[in-house]
Amino acid sequence: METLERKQRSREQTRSGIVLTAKDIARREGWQAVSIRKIADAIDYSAPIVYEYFDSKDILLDEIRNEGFHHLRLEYERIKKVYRDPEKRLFEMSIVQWQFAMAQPEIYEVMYNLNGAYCVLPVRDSVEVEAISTIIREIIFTFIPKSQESIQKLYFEWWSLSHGMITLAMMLRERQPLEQSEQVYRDSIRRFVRGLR
Amino acid sequence: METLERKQRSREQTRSGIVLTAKDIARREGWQAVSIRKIADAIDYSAPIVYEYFDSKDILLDEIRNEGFHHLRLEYERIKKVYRDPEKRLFEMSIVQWQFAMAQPEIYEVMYNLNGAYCVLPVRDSVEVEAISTIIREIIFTFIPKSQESIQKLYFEWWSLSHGMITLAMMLRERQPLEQSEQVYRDSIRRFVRGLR
DNA sequence: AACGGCGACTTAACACTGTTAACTTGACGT
DNA sequence: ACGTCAAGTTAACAGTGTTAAGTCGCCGTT
Repeated sequence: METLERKQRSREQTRSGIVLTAKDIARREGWQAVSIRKIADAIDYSAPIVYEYFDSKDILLDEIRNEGFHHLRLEYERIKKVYRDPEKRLFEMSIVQWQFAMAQPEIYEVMYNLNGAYCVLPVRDSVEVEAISTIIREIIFTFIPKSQESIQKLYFEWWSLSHGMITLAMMLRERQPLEQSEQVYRDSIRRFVRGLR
Repeated sequence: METLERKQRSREQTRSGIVLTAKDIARREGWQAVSIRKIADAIDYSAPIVYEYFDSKDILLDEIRNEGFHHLRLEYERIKKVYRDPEKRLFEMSIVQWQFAMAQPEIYEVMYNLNGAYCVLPVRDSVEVEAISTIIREIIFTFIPKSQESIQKLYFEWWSLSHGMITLAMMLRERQPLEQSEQVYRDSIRRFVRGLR
């Protein structure tokens, strides 16, 4: 049975090798350059092997995307433990979102189907997105206990503000330095959070 | 020389036929389904003919994108003539942007490289985008004559808010009705505009 | 009237893409 | 030594962007 375990482990390794390679190509050449054959070459296999781990390219992209949302969710939960003040919590979570997008733009791109990354599977029915949604809405609720509908609106506002600034900052980064965009981001988020009470 | 004029006109017609067909396929099947051969088939030509009008698919997409920005710019200039109050102007321009994105989502997608639309050519060095930027910044300036840098920041804020809400509203439209998103959009824009004075 | 050239257009090709069926190859148990 | 089975490969299909080469008919010249 050792052999089986060894086989299992190697399966896990090649699987994560596929994911790692996909992200690596995306980071260096953009998502449009990510192809099954290129991934297979990089992990020293032929293309059909990739299909033994992911039924389609779409499912591979979906996994990477969910990995991204999962990472974000863990960060949010960490912040929730560290800080008690809801204002501080929401602010720190916003900052984490910015930092994540700047540190791993290719992941952020696949999460939102940006710049050549295209995943047909809808984002909406993902447990990770749902979990993130719940965390943020709970925080908003803790310091404005309004109706569910109002909370949803405020969540939508927060998400839009953050996502809009992140995508435009990336798009305009040649013309407007990222540090300046980040400053505006921090100010805007702070103002939004203040406005909640 | 009539023949030449006639040829010219027919050239213009096939050219716009290409653009029209590309947008039509994008609207119905998404940008990922737009291919040169499919366009050529639709206008009853073979694929290489398309290359006599557009040197590459990228340049075709760039033209459609600029067409979108141009349309938006004309709308902004129209609004500028109709209203004198800067608050009203900025609000109406925001509404136009929303309506444009909802009426022609495929154009909005190619303008921002969204959902499978991917154009390598950078958006930034487009005269249309520059013109729009100038219009909005001028309006912001007319009722807060601050430094160029502050104006740029406020412009970035406005653009982010609008773009973020539009993209997320489209993304979440199955889960959150567009009418509700539009209401939040209007409220947020109104609040932003009010906050300017 | 025959010929040359030219412009409009098509076919064929190249190197890719995602995806699947069919095949090879080598190790293991009987 | 033989059959089985899993791991992995090759080959193929239909499609992509893009370009070179070829066809075909018209028009002016000799």
